[in-house]
Amino acid sequence: MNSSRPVTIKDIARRFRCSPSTVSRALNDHPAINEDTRKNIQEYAKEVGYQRNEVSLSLLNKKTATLGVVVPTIGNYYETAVIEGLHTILQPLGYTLNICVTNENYLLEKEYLSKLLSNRTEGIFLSVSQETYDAGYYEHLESVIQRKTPLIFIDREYEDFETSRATVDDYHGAFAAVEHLLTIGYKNIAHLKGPNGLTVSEQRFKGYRDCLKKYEIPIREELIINTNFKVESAIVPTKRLLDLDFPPDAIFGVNDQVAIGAMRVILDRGLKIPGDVGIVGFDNSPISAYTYPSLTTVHRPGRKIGMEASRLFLNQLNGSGDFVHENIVLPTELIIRESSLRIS
Amino acid sequence: MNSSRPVTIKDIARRFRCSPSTVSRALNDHPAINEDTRKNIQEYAKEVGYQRNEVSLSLLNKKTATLGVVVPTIGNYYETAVIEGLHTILQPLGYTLNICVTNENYLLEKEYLSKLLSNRTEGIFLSVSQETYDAGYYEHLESVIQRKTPLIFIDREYEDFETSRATVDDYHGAFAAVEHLLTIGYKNIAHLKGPNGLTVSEQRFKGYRDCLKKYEIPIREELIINTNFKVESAIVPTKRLLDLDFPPDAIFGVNDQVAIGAMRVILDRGLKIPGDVGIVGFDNSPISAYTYPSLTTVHRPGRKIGMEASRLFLNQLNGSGDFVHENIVLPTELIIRESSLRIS
DNA sequence: ATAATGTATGCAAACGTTTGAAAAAATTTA
DNA sequence: TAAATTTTTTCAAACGTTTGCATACATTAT
Repeated sequence: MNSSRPVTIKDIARRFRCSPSTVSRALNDHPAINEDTRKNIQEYAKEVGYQRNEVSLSLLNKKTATLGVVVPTIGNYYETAVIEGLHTILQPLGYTLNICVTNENYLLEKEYLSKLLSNRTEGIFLSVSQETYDAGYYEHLESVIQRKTPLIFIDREYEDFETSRATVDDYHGAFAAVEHLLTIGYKNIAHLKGPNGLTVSEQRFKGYRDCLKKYEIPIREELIINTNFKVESAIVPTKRLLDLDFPPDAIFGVNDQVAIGAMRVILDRGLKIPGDVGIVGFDNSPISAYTYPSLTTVHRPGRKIGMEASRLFLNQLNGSGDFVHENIVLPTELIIRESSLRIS
Repeated sequence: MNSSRPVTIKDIARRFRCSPSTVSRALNDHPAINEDTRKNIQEYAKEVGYQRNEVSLSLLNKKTATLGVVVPTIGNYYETAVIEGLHTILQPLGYTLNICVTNENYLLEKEYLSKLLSNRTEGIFLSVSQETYDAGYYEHLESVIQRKTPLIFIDREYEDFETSRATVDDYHGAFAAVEHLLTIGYKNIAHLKGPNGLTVSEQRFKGYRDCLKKYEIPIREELIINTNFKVESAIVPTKRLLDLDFPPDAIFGVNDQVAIGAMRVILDRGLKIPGDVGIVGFDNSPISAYTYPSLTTVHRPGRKIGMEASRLFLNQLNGSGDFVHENIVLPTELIIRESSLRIS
């Protein structure tokens, strides 16, 4: 053992031959404490580096001022932005964010939730893992509900689960992206889709599909290929698209990463962007403005999602009696850049 | 108030008209408990969703199984990789990582450290914020030292501070990058530098400078311009470089972001990469392999850093008596891609 | 001098759990 | 049937802090 026991209130009390109550009051500037006593105790406390044991306080007050943020990944710009948004609102209110990364793994998600509850976290922001979603697991959420711990879904959600949600309007974002490509003259639009089952993937896919429908363009199944959101995962699918007898003249990527991967393959084939193939991504990640060519994309307000989710949490906290379930859907914004600007 | 009080051991004890001790032992499969009693209690506990209050246990055992990870940002690939590495080692050992993002802000860093100590965190991984570093603050670390909480520096460090560190050999990475450019035939190499004062910036700069010295190339001050690591911050500096009477024929960026920003400006001017200007970045972020042209870069083993830092922490924990201070420096690797391959 | 006030401090309980030691209950042995 | 043994349960303290209430002491008013 190498860690010296932290100084406690009792230690200080012994030193001054007074009771712990007095020390506690002195440290908290209680008015009923003699000015000299207060000063002496405070000085001594500082000198020996006393630090209040918040664990004991948490136990006493049943308040931990800690919130869990459970997300599948933190590698991408979007998640980071969400966390920043949460932080912006909640940090000033004294909350500590406990960020848990599930790596798209159900078991880890379950374990984190259980741990957060055991640690008496006062609220949980959850973006469910892909595995959880795929398998339709929800039992691990029951205990959160049972304990009436505020639970806010961010981004990914269960369609039929009774909680508050803050999500982005992926559907209309995708719709607008595809519509943009169509109105500018692209006719054969492929979609590099996200993993099946995830709300984000499916909503964007639906936006793509419905937009084509609206413009009475038949959907060619061979133009829709899955990816896993990562840049590498776009390479083979894009090659397959270009090798088709009737290759697409535009590609809508489920996110910027995938779009950037696609661009790379297209340029390698000697094709021009946007001349031969138009590209649109999704996210408006910082890099998208500086790729070559710069990437047309759909802005996804991560920071705002974080801030709205915070608001939902605070509403639940202050809500009288039963929870008020709100469902916030933030709009997206099409950012038009070079990759979709056909020189006509 | 809307949160129903969680079920406690006392509640269960009341229900079974037995003492809390019995319940506690029953739940923990203590051998001295009657088989039936154990079964009944465990069943009931499950039924009512009992969850052990870890806060009280933390207080009792003076163990929280929580570690703080204090980093300036989490937006970039590197930090994410480090966290993943920490996670890989420490999660299986039962530790929870409390990730704190300082946004390069000293006050926030200070507050986080104080909070972590108050919450009796058992160890802290710290990458100091830029502000902290610039101003040379260190008082906020004193209390960590005083409390003998294991403190591991990751990445950024104080030169003269007595703790364990896991860092990347930025110096030789930069040196190798510049040497590569020189041996391939580039003569006028500019450097888009990181913010002053940060170890990362300065080490890479030193690598750049010393390599030029070795090859007896005079250092031109006008070829060294500061950025803030972000892609946007490379735009104006690169323009300035290209506008020089004797513009550089290669640019070494302090990281991939900056290099990508530079590439964009260069391509916009109608110059060829790597024909007219060679580019090397730093980090080997996933995107760097798929930019156009793909980016030569220096691999920075973030995951490994996280794993090594974990090891350092565990060593300190188990270390007898005084701390053992270790200083791990991991090597980098030059990844040669298109942006520096001059067609000769 | 005594009562009434004001000031400063201490006591004890509480938060939820574990655990060594003691006690009680049940069983076996003599 | 009593003693010895085994099994099962309870007691009490501990972790560090806060806080309502009681208490002690000093001061002022009557």
